[in-house]
Amino acid sequence: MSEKFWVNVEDKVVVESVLGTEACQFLISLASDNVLSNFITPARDLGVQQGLSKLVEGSNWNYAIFWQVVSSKIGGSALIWGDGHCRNPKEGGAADKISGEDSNFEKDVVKKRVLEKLHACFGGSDEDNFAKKLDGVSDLEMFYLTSMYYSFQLDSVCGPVESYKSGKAIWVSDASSCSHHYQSRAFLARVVGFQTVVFVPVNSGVVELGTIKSTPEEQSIVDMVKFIFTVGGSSSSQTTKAFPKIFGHELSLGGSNSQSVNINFSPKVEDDSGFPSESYDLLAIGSSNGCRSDSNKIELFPHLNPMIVEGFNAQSRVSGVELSKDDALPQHDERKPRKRGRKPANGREEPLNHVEAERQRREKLNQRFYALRAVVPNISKMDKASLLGDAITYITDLQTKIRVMETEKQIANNPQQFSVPEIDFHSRHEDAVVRMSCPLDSHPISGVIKTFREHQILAQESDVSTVDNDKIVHTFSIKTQAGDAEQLKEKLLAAFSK
Amino acid sequence: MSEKFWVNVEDKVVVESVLGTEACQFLISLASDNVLSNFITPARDLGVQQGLSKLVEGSNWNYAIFWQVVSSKIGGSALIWGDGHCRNPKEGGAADKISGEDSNFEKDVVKKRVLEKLHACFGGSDEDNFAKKLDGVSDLEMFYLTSMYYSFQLDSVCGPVESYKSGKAIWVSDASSCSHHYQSRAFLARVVGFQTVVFVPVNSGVVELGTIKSTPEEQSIVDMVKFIFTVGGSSSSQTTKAFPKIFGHELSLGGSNSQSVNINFSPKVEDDSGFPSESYDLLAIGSSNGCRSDSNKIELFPHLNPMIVEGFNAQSRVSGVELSKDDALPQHDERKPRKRGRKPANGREEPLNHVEAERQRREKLNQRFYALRAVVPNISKMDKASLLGDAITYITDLQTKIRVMETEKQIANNPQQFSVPEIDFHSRHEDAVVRMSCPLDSHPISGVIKTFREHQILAQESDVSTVDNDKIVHTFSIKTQAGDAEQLKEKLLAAFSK
DNA sequence: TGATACACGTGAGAC
DNA sequence: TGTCTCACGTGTATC
Repeated sequence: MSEKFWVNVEDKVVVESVLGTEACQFLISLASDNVLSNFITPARDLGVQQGLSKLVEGSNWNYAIFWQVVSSKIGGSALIWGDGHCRNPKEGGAADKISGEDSNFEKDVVKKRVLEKLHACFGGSDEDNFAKKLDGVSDLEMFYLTSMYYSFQLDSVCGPVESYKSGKAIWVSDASSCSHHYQSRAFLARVVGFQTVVFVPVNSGVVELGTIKSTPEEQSIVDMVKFIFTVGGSSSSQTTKAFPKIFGHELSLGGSNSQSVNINFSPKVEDDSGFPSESYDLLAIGSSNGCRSDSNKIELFPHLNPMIVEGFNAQSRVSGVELSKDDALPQHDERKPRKRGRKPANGREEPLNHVEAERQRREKLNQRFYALRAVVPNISKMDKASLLGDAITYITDLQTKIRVMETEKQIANNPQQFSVPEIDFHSRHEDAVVRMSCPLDSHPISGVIKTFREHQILAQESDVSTVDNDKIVHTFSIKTQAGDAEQLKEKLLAAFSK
Repeated sequence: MSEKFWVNVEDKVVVESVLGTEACQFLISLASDNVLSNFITPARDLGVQQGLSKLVEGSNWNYAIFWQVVSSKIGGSALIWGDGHCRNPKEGGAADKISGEDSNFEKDVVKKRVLEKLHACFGGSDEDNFAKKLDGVSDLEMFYLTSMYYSFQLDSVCGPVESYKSGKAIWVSDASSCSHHYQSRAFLARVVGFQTVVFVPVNSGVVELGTIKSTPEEQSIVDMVKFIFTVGGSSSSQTTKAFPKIFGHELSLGGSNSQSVNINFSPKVEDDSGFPSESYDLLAIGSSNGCRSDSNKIELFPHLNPMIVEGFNAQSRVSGVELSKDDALPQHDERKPRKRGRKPANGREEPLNHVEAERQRREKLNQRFYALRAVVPNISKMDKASLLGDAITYITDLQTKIRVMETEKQIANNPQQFSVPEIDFHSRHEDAVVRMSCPLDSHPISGVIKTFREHQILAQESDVSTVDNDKIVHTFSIKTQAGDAEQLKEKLLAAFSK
């Protein structure tokens, strides 16, 4: 079926030059097997966009991808693109290395053609062809956008699967090892120049982070990811609506499409192997499915997986998730050490349920503590009380900082509110002379001119000069009709008194 | 001894017109009894300034005062001025009502004279007479500064004492009740127009908050105060030094004066009445003793209590505190409810120590939780796990907010770095014509003119006009000597390329 | 050896 | 009713 991919040999060469040979082969096999149609893809909006964006924005990470585990109708499970967030390095020294050298119009055109091809091959329609909307495609974007079309069988070998099956985070921070973990995406990854890639297993999938900066392992980042995707980074300001419940557990609706439903189902575990206390909720903390953010604030909604199986209902989803959990989740094989505390002392097993529930509650609380440690810098001591104390002072510090900055901003934005300009107004027979005077640093030159424009005033002369060391005088004359002059004066005064 | 206070009748009338009759009498009796010399005043810097400022700055509170409990050498205890923080309402609608009407120079002079008088009466030297440093005295400042000279015997009746003895916070949010609780300070309080006053009992004293805004009771504020003054709002970034220990408990040194020592002593309580788990540490989180903050950033160090007993040592302090705790601290008389959990079941009393320690640990943790609730807005649910989750998302939200604002600020500060102006430069025989053009919003008008001044350039003509809707063109001609023209052009370009 | 911190099982209130 | 949360006493690891 490779005929679908290119119509001639030149095409093949072009595509391979962009994606690399390995990636081409991999994607072709995926496309021709029509792999995606075999998966029960749960929902288009997983509500993780905000979490991903939180991870990427303001950090050194260039992108974050949530690989979602789905169960195949023909048996087995796989990780497919769930959602992602990508940030173009514009500020900072972290420039896109290769594309910085030879990014030219021609190359962009090629890249866009390849993306369009991929889009078509995986069944995308023409309307949602995001490639056309792009003006230029950086190498990072190229890597990110092609990643959307990948999926990894759980019996294959690659970074995300490895991490998911072992239940352990993988942190690779040198370029060569990165290549190995990117597997078939290695070519593009090398082009971008990723130095660090991280896979973090979370409920229902794996989160992948990548950056072109070499970043040593940080447990706090892993904890942060786990918190956002496992414990639920929400329940805060934005989403306070009560979730409907099913089986006594929370049920989060996916985005605006009320038909696509995520069940948060916490299966009973009889033995305490694995993570008995992890709640499997993935709270809805955002909307949109795939996002590219850069300085131009372009957002993409590629609407991937266009041929997913429709018409599933909540029940089938539950069993689907349970299936995938059951057949492919030896997450954390080794028993948790349970270092302290009373020995089990299980004389009877009558109240085992209560014990288990309490265990889960404690574990949940501890997860929160770990997550809190991850976001609070300068933890003085490692015990819980100190942590809380540090968190509190940190919060109040942040609050004051924000307050200070906000007042600063207000002052900066409305300098005239602290120094209303003096306005002399002399009406003459056919025109008027206006003389505005105010401190140098806060002269609202743009404000003056915008006010002109708003009232369709044509300034004939417009002279600025300084007097008294720190005052600026702006003199201009305008054409007026009778009566307009006074009106304008009032308008100007009003405009600059805010 | 009222002769000391005024030399003639007119003086008395003047002082009474400022302070009110009642306050005058009260202060005179204090001054003449030389009350302060009877107290064992522990340290000049209590290290609570930062805590007080944290409470006041960025809130609606106009001031915060820490009334410190001290034991008298002649028996009994009293609350005396420990430290305070006062914020002048400049922004916001909360203007100083009365002084807004008739604040004039003459009145300020009178106020300052009264303050000087008070200062002298209570033994202040001339050098540390802060009144002279003030340019004007608002009514709020008048109230605040005179409060410094107050002290309240624990057998008297007034807001701070009431709160301290009962161990309960007092929250009064209407003007008339406020007056009652201010007692002898009521006159000045009315002048300022306080609508709300709060007394929060903390270890070793009472914190008083006041505001001219009517503020309904908020437990979170009380919790916050208790956290800062009881649990210790520090242990964060700024103070990470290890405290020396005494009796296995933390010992916080007071400020820079290593002679003045605060002992954090957690007395053993045999029954669990009261607050058995409160640790009596008052961590050092600041320095300075009394602070007035306003837009002019004047800070006062009045060095009150100039005749305190010197030469006390750590031991005497401990006993002093214990004494005051013992004879006047039925703090929280009613037994703590202990609603849930296993019943005591005290068969033996051998491991009672361990049990007690664990109790204290739990209580400390809970105090932190309460305090955390106080600083995190929008708590979704009241349970601990949700609280932690909310706190985490709140922190990350604040962090991103700060990040965003910081980048915004950078952009705002250097607009030219994003739009280097075009500069046309035409050198003529005796002068030069410069034409600068750049986007309207970022026109560095002040920058241009400052550059002129820096290089002693006299602009002969200076005309601004707009073209193309969003560009501003600034044309000016300058006198030049030979060779200067090119140099100026370079200077201008350099200045605006940052 | 004591002080400290944590986890565990458990009883019980709350919804 | 069950489910959830909490506090308590306790065992134990760490320093």
